[in-house]
Amino acid sequence: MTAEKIPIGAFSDVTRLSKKALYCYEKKGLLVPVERDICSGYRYYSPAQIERGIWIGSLCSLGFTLDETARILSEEDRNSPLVQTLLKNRLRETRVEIQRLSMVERVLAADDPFMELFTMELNNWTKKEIPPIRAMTIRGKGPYEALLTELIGRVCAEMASPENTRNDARAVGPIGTAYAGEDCDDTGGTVEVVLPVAGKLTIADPDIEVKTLPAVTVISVICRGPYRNLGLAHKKMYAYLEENGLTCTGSPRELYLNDPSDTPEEELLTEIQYPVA
Amino acid sequence: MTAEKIPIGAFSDVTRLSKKALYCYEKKGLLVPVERDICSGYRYYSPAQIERGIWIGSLCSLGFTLDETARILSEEDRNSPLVQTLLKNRLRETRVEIQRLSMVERVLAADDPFMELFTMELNNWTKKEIPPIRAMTIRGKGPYEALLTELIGRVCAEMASPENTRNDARAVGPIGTAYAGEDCDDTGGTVEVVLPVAGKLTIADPDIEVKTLPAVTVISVICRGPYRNLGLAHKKMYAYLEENGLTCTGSPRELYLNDPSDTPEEELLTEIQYPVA
DNA sequence: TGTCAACCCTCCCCCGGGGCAGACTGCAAT
DNA sequence: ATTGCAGTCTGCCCCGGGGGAGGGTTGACA
Repeated sequence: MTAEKIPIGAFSDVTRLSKKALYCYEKKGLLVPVERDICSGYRYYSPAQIERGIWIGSLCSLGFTLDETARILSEEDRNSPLVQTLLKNRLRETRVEIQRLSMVERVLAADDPFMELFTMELNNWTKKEIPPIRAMTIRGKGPYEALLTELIGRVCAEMASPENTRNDARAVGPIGTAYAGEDCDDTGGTVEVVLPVAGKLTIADPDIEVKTLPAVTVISVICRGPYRNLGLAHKKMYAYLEENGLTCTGSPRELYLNDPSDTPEEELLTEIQYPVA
Repeated sequence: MTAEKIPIGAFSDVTRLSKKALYCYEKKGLLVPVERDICSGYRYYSPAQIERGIWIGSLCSLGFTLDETARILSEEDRNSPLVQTLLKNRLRETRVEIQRLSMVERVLAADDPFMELFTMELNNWTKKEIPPIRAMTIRGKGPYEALLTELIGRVCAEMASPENTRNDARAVGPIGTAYAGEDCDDTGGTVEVVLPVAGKLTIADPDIEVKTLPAVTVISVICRGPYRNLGLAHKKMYAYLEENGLTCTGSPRELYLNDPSDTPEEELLTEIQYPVA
């Protein structure tokens, strides 16, 4: 025997849902008070709604959207495939988010967070000898983001052609770009996309060329984090070269060490290489 | 060398900030394009703004609000006390969030996430201020189950009397019990059944008393499941109070949020409250 | 029966953008 | 010069509520 007409404040206390949240759930039809006083506009909930309210709160605290919450609650079988799928997705997303926040924590906890933020792993400067590399290359010019997407797409498509697959041609290194033009600025320019390959290649796309890149010595550094940070890494690289009296003797390169389509942004790895004498 | 007038799309590409974000930053004065074509309304950014853009993006990715980001950027000394404080707070908040998400992950990864959800609900402790409550109360002593059934029955009967119905007296909250006696153990003791009421009451049963319970501060938690499991919840509550150096300053209470006569046992909801200083 | 505090209502702005619609502009090729 | 397309503009609604203003209701107590 409990009160059968529960005003919003009491309902809010017992369910731990704020009034604002309750208004919101009502608007979305997720939890509509059983009664509404026509003249005063007061909302009244029933004791039976407490349970639903608590369910909603719990599901939301797991990070489900209100829409997902509604769908879960409308499903009576809690083991239905729909629910299973939602749970699995939520778990995946949660793990990704934890990953991301862990990176954030690492940066914030560093001695110099800002340094850490931009350079990430920038302290491991290395001088490397790069051997000659046989690679599929294609040049293009334009704003970087769209251009690289396109060129990389074309190279990958070529690589995956039936003919090349049959001939056991394969990529033997990370895909990368060389900023080949004098016209390169911060926004775009002439670039060359490079994919190291091995095996017998057949090329259909007339713009793609297979050639052997000469050996070079580079200063290399690995950046971890979103691609949008690379601009700053390049600036740091310039500064570093100047400080150390080095001259850039060729096209700077970037190698994309993991796949942006299946890696959380914070974990993207890019190797930046500057040829030096 | 570099374009001095960068339209928003190109600027967006290079800084990896979306146009929408750029509009937003402009509105808040965080990153205002150096030039605006009066007649077309087109925005043009300068190359020098790229770095600021990247800073903004980076700080935001650490979870700073735009307001905080603005304050950090306006501070020229990156080690100023203000900045240090913001960093420290961000680190603390990030850790808390990671903690929370780890709990969420644990629940989602469990064999039966929903079951886990409600046992974890036990960790959803809340400190609440309970205002004074006018209530019908009755005391008794004995083994819990039989005793509570009897006392609750008597209180409900009184509430439902013709006299009280006519006078518009009514329950205004869930019925509950307070474990009032020093003699309470796992099986029985002195308890008081409490039903919050409003309106003009007439009491026939001589054992029933209407009084106003004093305001208290309680630690509260909601449990789901059969009443026989509540003992365990109380034990957890004790443990929690001890861990947190709190002392129970009154009678523990249970509020029965839904009706056992029409709710499956597994879905019964009980709020447990422990008064603290 | 009145009074007054506590409660409740609606409306509006805020976060930090995403997504879309409808209209305009700029540049390049014809 | 025209056309076409890509780029840009503004404005509106969405997420999931928090905060607060300004005004009506309830109900306990005197």
